[in-house]
Amino acid sequence: MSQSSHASTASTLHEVARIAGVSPSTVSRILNGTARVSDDKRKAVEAAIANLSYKPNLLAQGLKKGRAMTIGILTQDLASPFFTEALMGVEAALAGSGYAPLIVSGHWHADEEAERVELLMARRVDGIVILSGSLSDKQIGRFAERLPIVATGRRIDTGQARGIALDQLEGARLATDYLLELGHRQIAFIAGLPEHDDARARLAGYRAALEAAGIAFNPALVVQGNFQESGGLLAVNELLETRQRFTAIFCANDQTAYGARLALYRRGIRVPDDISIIGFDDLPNSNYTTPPLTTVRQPVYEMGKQAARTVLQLLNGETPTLTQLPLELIMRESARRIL
Amino acid sequence: MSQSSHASTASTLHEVARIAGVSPSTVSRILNGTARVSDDKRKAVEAAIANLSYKPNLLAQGLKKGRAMTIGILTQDLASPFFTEALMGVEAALAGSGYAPLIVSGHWHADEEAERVELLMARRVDGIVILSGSLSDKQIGRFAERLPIVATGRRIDTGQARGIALDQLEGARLATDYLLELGHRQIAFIAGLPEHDDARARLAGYRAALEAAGIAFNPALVVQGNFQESGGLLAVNELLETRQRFTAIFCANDQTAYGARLALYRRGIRVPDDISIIGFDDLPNSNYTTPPLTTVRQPVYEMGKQAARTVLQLLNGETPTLTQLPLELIMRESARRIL
DNA sequence: TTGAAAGCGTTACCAG
DNA sequence: CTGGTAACGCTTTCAA
Repeated sequence: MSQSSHASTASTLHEVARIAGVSPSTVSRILNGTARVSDDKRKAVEAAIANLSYKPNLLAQGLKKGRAMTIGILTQDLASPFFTEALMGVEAALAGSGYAPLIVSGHWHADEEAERVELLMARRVDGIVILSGSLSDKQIGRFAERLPIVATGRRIDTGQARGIALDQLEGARLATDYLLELGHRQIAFIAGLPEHDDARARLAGYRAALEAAGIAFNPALVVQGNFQESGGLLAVNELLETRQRFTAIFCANDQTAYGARLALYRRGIRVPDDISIIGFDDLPNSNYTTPPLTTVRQPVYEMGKQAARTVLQLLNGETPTLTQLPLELIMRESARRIL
Repeated sequence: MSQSSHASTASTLHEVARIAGVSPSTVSRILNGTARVSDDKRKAVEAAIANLSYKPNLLAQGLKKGRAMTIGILTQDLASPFFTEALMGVEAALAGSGYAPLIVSGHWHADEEAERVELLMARRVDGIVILSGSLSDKQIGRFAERLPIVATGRRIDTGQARGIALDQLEGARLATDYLLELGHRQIAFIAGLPEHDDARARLAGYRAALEAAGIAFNPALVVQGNFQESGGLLAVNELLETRQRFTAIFCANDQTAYGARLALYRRGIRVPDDISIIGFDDLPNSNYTTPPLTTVRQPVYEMGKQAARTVLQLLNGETPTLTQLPLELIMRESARRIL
């Protein structure tokens, strides 16, 4: 196209060999520790490597070995703290393994997700971690015919595919039970997007807890959110306008809770004095809201870590050991006993 | 090592050629649109590609072409909303360019950062975006001898290296001036980590604004934070314990402001009625704190976008057009006129 | 212990 | 318009 003042080209294994006065094979052997080499040659090679500051071309290596030493990560939303935390876990699990993460995002759109996975495979990643998303189990299964895949938020266990699911229903029950224990009887629920399995499971947990406590489910207390702050804000406004009576709000996730809390603040309704709020996720921020948010902690970091570790195990032909990660109620200050 | 039930191996260009009854060269030409091919052969090849669901091996392609179609991104902290937003900008700029981002993180540690950059180069990325960090301009310059690099938070413009810096001092002045306008005279400042250029520039901006307004700088009103919520919390406690009088707090970043706000909440001090708070960054969350946080918006998304776009331009041998991105005061509800 | 040579999956040059 | 061939940088037999 146009000529750019181009980079000083990187040194190759051949040059190292030439300078050290040995064959390329020998250099390769030293690099990979794949056979014994006499001390003098080793010295010469190491010197050459140092002063050329030679670094093997990972592309060539990957092509030759058939392994690119890369794990593909399909995330949905780089901006969401939830995914971000999972990513950190993945990063931690991969650290020191020799595998580098290749992160792409699918934006919750099945077509885009599939395309991204194809891209990862075209780059010959060795395994893939899928963080939630809208791909069907069937599609994932098909991809897993080619390489190991671990997907979160799913229960699969076929061939080279594994799923790591957290018990959302149980988490929602935990939250609702706690509110019940505190004496609340009219508990509103701001739901997540119904197309998300997680959202439906949380709603189910809320209902289950209510029923177990012998409280009739009141549909007017359930209002649709969108897993975002904006949805929480709107939902509370709606709740207030329809003049429902309630003393607590259970939000389908923390972001929703932030929005709900702001809506209450706008009307001068105090938390937790007038109304209790409880969230779901335990985002890092929830420790610093006013008041700090009582919520259900999802071990997202650990989940990411386990997912990546599992891919690594699959890659080594080991049998992965998947342990169920528990959700946990984090009691802070946004919910309190009803007087 | 151990034998795993291995993946069905991917199809190659040769197989496509064989099935379509043409030579590999022809397939390659069709794939790359690099020469005219007769319609019947094209049809045959396309059919073969479709039913093998063939995808070119990007490793081989990269090796051959010398371009891996990858842009390396060095970030510092995957969990920080600040970096996350920049990443989104990068992602947006890269979308549709054919280049994929390869994200690694350096955790604010120069050695680790350098190592990561080496890793990126070993993978033969075509260009690199460095989001802040502790690398010296000199080091970056050296790296840039090999490939185009755009770094944020720096002013460099040598060879293949470019810097994109936001005017931190100006931003801090904006915030301080605003507080001054609102009638505040005793303005505390919670500083960032002194080893960050940005932190020092913001402190300088604060002092400059004070001086311009003829207000003596009071060192007792400046307390050290750490750019995290915890630092803000501690800093406010310290301020309160030393019994300094102040009516407003300017925090070196939004996270600090969140912590500061919580410290105030804990003591029953109202914001903004008793004390005004102003932050720096405008993180997504700042729209949903109680009260919503008045802050200085850094166009981080745009910065990431511009950084990636610039790398692309450098790669094409175009002359990048860098425009200075302005900081902007976002007036929300955490600061108000003093009575 | 060492080197030569073949090949990983592509692309690009050169004939035809 | 098309096919053969060499080469990208590396690893891995196979001989020596």
